[in-house]
Order: sequence, then structure tokens, then C-alpha cells
Amino acid sequence: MLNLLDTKKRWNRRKTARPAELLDAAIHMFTEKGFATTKLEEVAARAGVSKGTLYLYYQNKEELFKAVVNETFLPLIEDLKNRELEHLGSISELLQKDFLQWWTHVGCTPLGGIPKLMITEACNFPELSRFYNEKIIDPWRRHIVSLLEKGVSRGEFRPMDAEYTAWVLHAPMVMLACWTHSMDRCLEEKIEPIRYIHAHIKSCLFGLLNENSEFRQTGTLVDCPRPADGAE
Amino acid sequence: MLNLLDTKKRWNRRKTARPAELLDAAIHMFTEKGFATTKLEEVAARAGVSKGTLYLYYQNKEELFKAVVNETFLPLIEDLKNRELEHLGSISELLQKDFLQWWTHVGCTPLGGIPKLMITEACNFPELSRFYNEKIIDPWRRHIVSLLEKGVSRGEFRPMDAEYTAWVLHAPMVMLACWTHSMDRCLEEKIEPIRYIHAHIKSCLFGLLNENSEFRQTGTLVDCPRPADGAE
Amino acid sequence: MLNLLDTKKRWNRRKTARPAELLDAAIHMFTEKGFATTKLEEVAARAGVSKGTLYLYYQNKEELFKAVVNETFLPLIEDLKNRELEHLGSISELLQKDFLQWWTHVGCTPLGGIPKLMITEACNFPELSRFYNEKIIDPWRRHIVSLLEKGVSRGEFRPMDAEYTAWVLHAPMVMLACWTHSMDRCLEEKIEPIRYIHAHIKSCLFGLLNENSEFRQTGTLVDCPRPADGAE
Amino acid sequence: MLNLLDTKKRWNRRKTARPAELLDAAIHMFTEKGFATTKLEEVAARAGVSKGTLYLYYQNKEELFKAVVNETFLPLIEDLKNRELEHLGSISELLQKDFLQWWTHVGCTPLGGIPKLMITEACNFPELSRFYNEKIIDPWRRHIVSLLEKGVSRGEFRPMDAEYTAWVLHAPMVMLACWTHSMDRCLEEKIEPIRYIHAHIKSCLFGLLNENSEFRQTGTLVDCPRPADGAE
DNA sequence: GATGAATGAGAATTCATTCAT
DNA sequence: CATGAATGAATTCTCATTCAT
Repeated sequence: MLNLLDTKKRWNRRKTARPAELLDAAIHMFTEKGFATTKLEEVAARAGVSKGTLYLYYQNKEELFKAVVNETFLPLIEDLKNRELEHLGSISELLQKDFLQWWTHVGCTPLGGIPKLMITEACNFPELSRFYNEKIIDPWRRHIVSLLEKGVSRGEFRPMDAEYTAWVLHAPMVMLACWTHSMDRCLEEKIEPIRYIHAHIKSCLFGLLNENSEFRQTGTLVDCPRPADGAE
Repeated sequence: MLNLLDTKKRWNRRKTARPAELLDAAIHMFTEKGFATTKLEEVAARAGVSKGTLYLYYQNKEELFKAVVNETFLPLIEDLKNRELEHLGSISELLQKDFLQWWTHVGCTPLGGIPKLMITEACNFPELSRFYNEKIIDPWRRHIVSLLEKGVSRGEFRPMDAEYTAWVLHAPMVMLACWTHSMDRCLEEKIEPIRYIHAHIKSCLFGLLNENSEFRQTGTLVDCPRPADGAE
Repeated sequence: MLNLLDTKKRWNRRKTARPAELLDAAIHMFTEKGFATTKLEEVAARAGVSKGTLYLYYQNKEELFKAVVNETFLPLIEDLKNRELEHLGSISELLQKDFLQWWTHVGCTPLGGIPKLMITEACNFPELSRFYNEKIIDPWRRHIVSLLEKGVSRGEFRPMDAEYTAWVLHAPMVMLACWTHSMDRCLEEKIEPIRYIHAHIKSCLFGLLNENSEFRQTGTLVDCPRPADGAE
Repeated sequence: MLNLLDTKKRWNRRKTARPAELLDAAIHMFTEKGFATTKLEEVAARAGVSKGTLYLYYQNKEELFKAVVNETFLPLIEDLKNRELEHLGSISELLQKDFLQWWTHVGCTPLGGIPKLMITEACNFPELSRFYNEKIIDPWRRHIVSLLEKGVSRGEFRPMDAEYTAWVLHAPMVMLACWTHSMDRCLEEKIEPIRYIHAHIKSCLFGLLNENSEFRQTGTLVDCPRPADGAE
């Protein structure tokens, strides 16, 4: 009797847990092998169910893929707004925290594979790309832009092209996530994420130039050469 | 009549021209759709030949893929050394030139898709990954490291973790290439590469902080929080 | 309606029945058309399933081929030993029985095509050849050798090179099987197996020579001429 | 000048020699790998010409195959008639000579692979099968039949079913050829052809039974059991 | 709900054959 | 005559998807 109840309970728990288990298995497989190369049977096996069960929860492979992107990343964006409001100290500190938290909460988790996945499959899923850009990338970038602008208005940061600087600042973080989910897995010598992030923070806050470097005063930016002929 | 002309054309092309034509077609298809999704028939069609012809030049899909990576990127690394020796001015200038040239000669050409491709397929081709890392990525990074170290020794740059700063500085360039070969293709509003690169150069040379910003003197780096539970 | 019935039938067959059905279809196709010429789709069709189903049971064409040889012939070897022990009469009788039983239980069944198949494909599957020789041919030949030796020791048979005589005695039986699975199928006038086997038995037991033939006493064996130049 | 002439001569010799060279290459490849598995490119390569050249001499693969069978075996049949007429001694001697000569002139030469080839491909080339049977097999068998009948009428041989005994007597020779062109190539321990042929001759001339064996007088032939159910 | 046997469309690959040179 | 680059029909094999149980 007890056993029956127990089984039933477990069964119910199962039923509701399934989607999450399937998504978790799917994230792993998709980020490791890519969309086309991932076999649904493998996803099912990893989640401990049969191929057919997958289809009870997701219409097909493509829907599963979309669910992975939508349902796992979206929740993360919500936290953003709050943290910013709470914060009292300098923008520099806030920026650092954001980078580090992005890494610890996203980059180094299974979710860290999603950016790589989107880069990989963007052209094959344009719809999803637009969705991802609108719901994930853009809000996050807007968040950074607002930080930068606040920093400038406070006099903490120098005047800048905030829109594009936001791109540029986030890029190393995304690349770190991509790297650890791709090449890094094949190489002997692994990258050290924290050391990488610190190098990033130092370089973007303080710049490469020495305090009294001549170039800091007089240096001018190099002009852009004409694109090569082979360019598209 | 048309047929005759067409046939003639077919035979004008020669064994020597073919490999380059095929590789070119392959780069486009692979970078656009990924390895698994690319159909060899499409590659052949794009190169204006039939399926079978592809196999006269490349043993199979995998060999074609490797050839794309090996034979197109490798030559580019050679130029590096020379330029550095010729240069007389500041390291800052040289660094800018390198970034801009990388963009105009690689990033914005069809070759710019290769980094995306390698990120995508690294786990599926570990052998190739190691090769690519050894022959392409590492030499380029070493080049940047040597620039940074020279800058430091000249007093032009502040002391730094050159090894990792090199990673961090190159990341936005790679990201730009990935972006233009993925999401950017699906979005209305395109990124402006030159504006992006300038933002990158300014931010990394001068830093975000104002000259007289308080944080520049007293600011300390935030500690790294514990990784989240979900982390791997 | 028809469709429903058809579908039902498809599902009546079960995982357990399939391998045997597939092997049976495969024997027929392979022995009729050879390995290379047999299309897996035809094998599947003959077994009443689709192409894909074949691959659920056999990894690929080669494995199917090996299974045909291994799993169909092997069981037959077991009977051998027993019969010999039971038998009380003359070796001549036993030998006759063995030939006739080989024909009725192997030669004239679908299995009779396997020797032809092995002859055909031996060079293309050396591994399998060795296996077949060790597990099928050799035991059977050893069985005949032991019969011959017993016959000699009893004084029933004349002294002989039992090892090679065993080869020679079995050859016409194999030839008969090969013939009925090859040329015989294309000719108007079919061979009569029983008549053939009787001719074989008579000729090998009694010899061609007349009882009182002069040659039987005085005849000497002709020497072997030098091999022709074209010989390998 | 001399050189030119020489080249020309060689060239001409080439032109006329080609078909024979091609056939020779074809026999080797076909008998080793079978019809379907043999690539025309390999045949061409073995003959030292290009793929295209093959088509100057033989319309297609099938024609080449037929030529191999037709043009190489047919000449051999001519010798037969003559030898029989010349011979003065016993039929037993003649029979031995025929077996040995068949081996040295056919069996152990590249031609020895043709029987295997015909067994293999008979069903795929019914036309050719009939031709081969009519032109090669049947004449040869008729030749043996006539020997046997002459032997019987002379009192040298016992009365017999000459038609089928001819089949049976030739079978071990054909099997020997098949064996050496198939399994034998994959095994450590090779068969010894001459020893095999001698065992064959002894067994068929004298029989297995001892001179005074009881069975020779009283022995009766075993009845044929009913064919097994699986029989076709 | 869950299963996994069966399906069949689709992609990679091979190779006989053609034909411009 | 000879060549060998190019072709494309034909075949093996894979895997997302279905559906009877």
C-alpha cells in the first residue's frame, strides 16, 4: 500500500518534472553537438525516457529546440532590472558584478551553451533568431547601455558611444562562453575563466594605456583601410 | 545550341581551377548552414558542377570541411610577422591597424565565417580543433601577446596579464565576425562594423573611466561570487 | 479498410520473428544474385518490411551477410557426431547416408546456396572465409576422414590418402549444390540430383574399372605434366 | 630516327596486343573480385591504359565480361578431339591425362577462375550461361562421356550411367579450381593440387572398396530419404 | 501516459559511361 | 587512338516521426 502510494506520488512528480528533464537533456545535447547532429533518441535516452515520450511534450525537433531557447533563457532576464535599482555604489562596481554574475549564473552553467547554439543555428532559424534578439540580447544590451550612460552622466565614465560600447563590452563574455563550450573541450590547456574575466574588467575599465602614456593625450585613432576585394 | 555552349563552358574549367572554386562554394555553404546541414549537392551546384565532381577532388564531406579550414586560413598567418617588423610608430597604432586589417582581410570576407564554423563544429571535429588552435589561433594570439609585452616594456602600456588580455582583446573581433555571419543576417537593423571596431579600440586603449574619475585611483576589483549550483 | 487490415498485419509480426524472416529473405537474395548485386531494399521487400527495419536488426549489409552464413549453417554441424555413433552397419552405408542426407537437408534447401556464396565472396570477406572454413568445412571434412579411416582399419576400404580423398568425395556434392543454384537455373534440361548422387556413390565405392579389368591389376598412374607457362 | 621507328613499331604492337592485355587484366579482376565488385578503372589500370581506352575495345562492362568468357575458353575446346584420336593405350590412361592436362592448361592458369566466375554470375547472365554451357561445358562433358562409353564397350570399365558419371568425375576438378580461386587464398594451409588429383584418380578408377571387401559383392545402395521440408 | 517497432524521405557516396581535348 | 574530367543514376544508410500496443 505504502509502496503504491509512493509509486503514484513519484509518478506524478515525474509527470510534472518531465518537461524540465527533457529540456535539460536537450540543452546538453544541442549545445554539445548542434541541432542537426543531435539525435532525438539521444536526448530521450539522456532524459531517461523513450523516443515516443518526447513527442508527447514537444511537437517535433524544431519545437524542442525553440523551447530550449525560450524557456530556459527568458526567466533570467527578469532579475536584471531589480539589481540595478538596489545598487548604491559606483557603476564600475555594478558593471563588474554584472559580468561576474552573468558568468556564474549563465556562462558557466549549461545555459552558457545557448549563445553558441544561437550563433550556430541563427541562419537556419531566422524566426527564432529575431525572437532571441528581441527577448534576450536586446534587453541585456539595453541594461548595459543604461549603466554606461548613467556612468557618463555621473562623470564616472568618459563620454562614449554607449550603444556600441555595450556590444563590445559584452562580447568577451559571450566568447568565453562559446569557447568553453567548443574548442576548450578539445584542448589540453584550458582557459581560466576568472582570470579571463579579470583581464577583461581591468582592460575595459582602465584601458591598456599607462596613466602618463604619451598616446593617452595625443594619440589619434587609425583610419579604416578600404575593405579587401574579396569582401562581400 | 544553348546546350553546346553550356557544354563548352563546362570543359573550359580545368582541374587546376576546380579546387579553389569548390572550396569557395564550400566556405559559403558551411558558414551559412553549418557542417551537418550543408548538402554536398548544394555545394556542387554553387560551384557549377555535379555531385560526382566534388568527389574527384575531396574524398568526402569531412575532407572537404577540413580543406576549407586548412587551406583557406593558413596562408593568412604568414603576413603577420612581417608587418610587425616594419612598423615604427607606437604599439597602440599597430594594435589598431591589426584589428582593422583583421576585419578588412578576414572578418568581413567569406573567411570571416570560419571562426563561427569552428566554434560550431569544434566538438564534432576534435582533431581539426587542435590543428586550428595550434596553427591559427595560437600564432595570432602570440602575436598580440608580443605586442602587449613590447608596449609594457616601452612604458606605453600599463603592466598587465598579457596572456589573458590578448584573449580578451581579440574576443570582440571574433564576436563581430560571428555576429555578422549569424544573427545579423536575420535582423532588420544591422551592426556597423567600423563603428563597433572604433568603440572597441577606444574602450580598450583608454578604458571606460574618466581621466580624473575617483574609481581610477581607488577602485578595487569585485571578488568573484561562488559559481551557481547548476554550474558544471 | 484495406489499409487498416494491412497495418494490423504489419504489427502482428514481432521483434522475435523478424531476424529469421530477414535471414531467410537474405539467403534467397544473396545466393541468387550475390552479395554486391543484392539490394537491401529487395531483401526487405521479400521479408515484407521496409528498408529501415532491416537496419534495426543488422548493422549493415556486411553484418547481414555474415549472419546469413554464421547463423544458418552452424546448427547443422551438431547432428554429425551423433549419427556416426548410432550407426552399426558398414561404413559404405554410412557414407551413402551422409551424402544423401547432406543433399536432402542442406544441398537442396535454400542453405544449399551458401557454398556457392562462399566460393563467390571468399576473397571479399577473408575473415568470414576463415571462420566458415574452421566452423563448417573442416568439421565436416574431419567427419568424412574419420569414416574413411575407420573403413580402412576394418578392411572394408583399401588403404588411401584419407585427408585428400575426403576433399575429393565431397566435391561432387558441393558441385551439385553450386550447379543447382547457378547454371541449372538457366538451362532447359535440369540435372537430376538423385541420379547424380547415385552415379557418384557407385563410382567412388566401386570405381570405374571392371572387376577383372587388366588395368585394375597392372595399371599405373600417369605422371603429372609440367604446368603450362601461363600458370600462376 | 631509329627511335621513331622503334616507337612506331611498339605502338603498332600495342594496338593489336591491347585486346588481349585487356582481357587478361579483366580475367584477373573478375575472377578475384567478381563482376559487380570489379571496377573498370582497376581493369584499365592493370592493363596499363586509361578508363576511356577500355571503351574503345569493349562496348561496356557486360561485353567485356562476355568477351572474357567467350574468347578465352573457346579455343581450348578445339584440342580435345584430336588428342582422343591419337591415343592408343587404355581409356584409364587417357582419362588421367585429361584430368591432369585440364589442370595444368586450365585449372591452375588464370582461366581456372572462369568456372568460379560462371557459377557466381550465372543467374545474372542467363544468356551467357546458356552459351557457356553449350560451347564449353557440354562439349567437354560429351568428350568424357564418349571416353567412358568406349571404356565400357572395351570391357575396361564396368557398365555405368555414363552421362551422369561424366558430371561426377569432372566435378572434383572444377571444385579444385574454384577452391584455389576462393577460400584457398584466405587460408594458411593451402591445398596440394597434384595430391588432390591423384586421390581423385585413384578413388574413381579403383573405388574406395577393398578388392575382397564383402560390400563389393553384396552391398546395396541406400535409398534416398524424402527431401526435407525446407526444400524448394 | 509511455513505449519502441516500423516507416520512408533524404543525404552521402560510388562508379559505369560519355565526350571534349 | 588515347585520355581523364565530368556526369548522374543507383545504392547504402540515417533518423525524425508515427502509431499499435
